[in-house]
Amino acid sequence: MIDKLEYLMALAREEHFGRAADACGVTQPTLSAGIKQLESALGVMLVQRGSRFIGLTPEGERTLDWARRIVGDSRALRQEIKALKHGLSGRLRIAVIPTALATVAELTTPYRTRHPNVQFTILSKTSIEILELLENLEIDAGITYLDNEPLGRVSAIPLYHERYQLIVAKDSPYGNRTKVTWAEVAQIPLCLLTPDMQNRRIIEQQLRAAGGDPQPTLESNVMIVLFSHVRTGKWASVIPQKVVETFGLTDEISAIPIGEPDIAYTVGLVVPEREPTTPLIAALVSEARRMSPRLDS
Amino acid sequence: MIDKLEYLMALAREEHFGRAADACGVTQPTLSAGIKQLESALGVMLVQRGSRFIGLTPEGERTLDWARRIVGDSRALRQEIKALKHGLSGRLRIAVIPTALATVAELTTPYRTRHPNVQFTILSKTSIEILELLENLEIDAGITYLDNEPLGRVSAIPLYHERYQLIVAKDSPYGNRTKVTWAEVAQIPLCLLTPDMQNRRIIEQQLRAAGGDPQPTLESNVMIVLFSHVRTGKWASVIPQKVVETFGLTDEISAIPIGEPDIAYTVGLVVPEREPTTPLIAALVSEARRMSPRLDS
DNA sequence: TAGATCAATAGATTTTTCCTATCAAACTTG
DNA sequence: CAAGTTTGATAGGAAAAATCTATTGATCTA
Repeated sequence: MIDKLEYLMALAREEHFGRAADACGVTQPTLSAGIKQLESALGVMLVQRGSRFIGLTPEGERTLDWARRIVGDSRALRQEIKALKHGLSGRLRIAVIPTALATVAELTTPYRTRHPNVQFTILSKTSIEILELLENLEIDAGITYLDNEPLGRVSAIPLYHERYQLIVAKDSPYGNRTKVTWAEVAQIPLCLLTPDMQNRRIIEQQLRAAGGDPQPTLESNVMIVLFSHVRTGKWASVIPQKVVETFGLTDEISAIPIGEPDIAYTVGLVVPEREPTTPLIAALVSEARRMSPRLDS
Repeated sequence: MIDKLEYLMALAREEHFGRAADACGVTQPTLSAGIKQLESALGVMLVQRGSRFIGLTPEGERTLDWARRIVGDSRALRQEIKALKHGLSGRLRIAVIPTALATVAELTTPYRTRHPNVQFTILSKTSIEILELLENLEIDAGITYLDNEPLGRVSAIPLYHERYQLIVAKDSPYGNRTKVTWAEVAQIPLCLLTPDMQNRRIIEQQLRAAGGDPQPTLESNVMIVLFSHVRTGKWASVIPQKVVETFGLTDEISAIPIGEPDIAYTVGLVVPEREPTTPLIAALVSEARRMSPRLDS
């Protein structure tokens, strides 16, 4: 029955019988039959029937909710038993917001020394996508903002506070300042992340609050693009301190803390709320707790 | 796979392949094969093999833990869908400590007016048994003491405080008192519950603390036996107020509150910790919450 | 030592699963 | 608007599995 529940999850995710079947490694008729079987076992329609996929029925949505739990638990069972036999091994899938990508290594590196047989998949995703992937059990953990937008049914462990710096050429108007205000930053044409990124929304919010009307000269969904531009000295950007530290600056570039107000959003690890959780995730959480006391940077 | 997990649960409960198979409605070879299949799916031995059942391996115990969750969730799924279709129906299995049996009606009666299609099974069990049955998903809820012995992984809703009364003949030495102390009660030969009952342990504890050495003249595992004896006027007992209220007293019998110390153990509803829970249990919990504000009696 | 108990195994049968091929309906597009 | 495409359902058959009865071998008990 559990595999039928996986069919339902795939169908809800792909919104297409054929693709869902592919994702599950079965043929379309097999998946159709599986769903039908689930429906007859529960005695209700789960999928709105039409010539093509329309959506799940309300009963289907509730079933989906339980399916995620049951499938998640059954995977956790398998993983825990495997860990008891062979020690921690397997693949940990983590999705991360772009501004936090540079910090993942602080988590994965000590993890790996403790558990050398664990492999990692790190994906760059928006905060919205991270929560969706987490819900669908497509990732094991996410790193995202904790206190800005609602998280849903997850456990969160704070990792650090994100602080913002203006990155400009030394010989530009603000190049020699030791501190700038958001109002001042609002006057500068900036390179920013795309609007689907929460970081962009945070920064725009600050700039607007300071009376600006952000019109970014360049936007991208990856930090490396922003950074490679500001590095030329011909562009400016607002970039989290952690990212600046990782990339490093040339002599011609200044990184100036932005104050008034001195904002700091918490970035943290989010994992599915499950008690107990899988061993891979449990180890990640305890790694995160080891890291989080250093909440200054 | 879920049915195989049920096999494991039955085996752990019955400690016998044949009986476990019976309980699952399959033959012994089927259950044996199911367990074996689970073992090969997980890649570990789950059962200590010998000429007869010895026990589960450590991996088997962990698997059993997950099995309870997964099976519980899958039953909850079925029940929730059924409730969406037909309204609340089915059977609610509740196990209750003897001293609380008289109060169950306060919970079931309003429940039934709200949900007439729900049927009830009420079992008299010890507090220990209640927790075991709850863990094994053999009952849906229990009513037991909340604050005396550890409960395990359950949610608890307090229902009322149990207060104790000395029941004696009006013409006996203490018959006309309005209050007695535990020290005084310790001097009287009593009818009490059997030692496997937590109520007996509670009362013995109080009597010992007051310097007594309880030697009950009569013991039973059901309250009705105690009560029918004290009702003759020839015996004495310590009985919770709720029970006395339910049975009612004759004119020749006194019910005297026991003070110094004025003890009151909390009795409450316990249900498996599951979020969300099944609709039948959710309705029971909200009924219990409605009842619990009246925590005086 | 004989009998009883218990779980594993063998063999047979039924049931289920899952594939390929095809169909019918509903969109898309030229 | 007609032809082609997409999409999910259906049919039929082969393979896999589940599960039963009967039996065995090992261990415990009297």
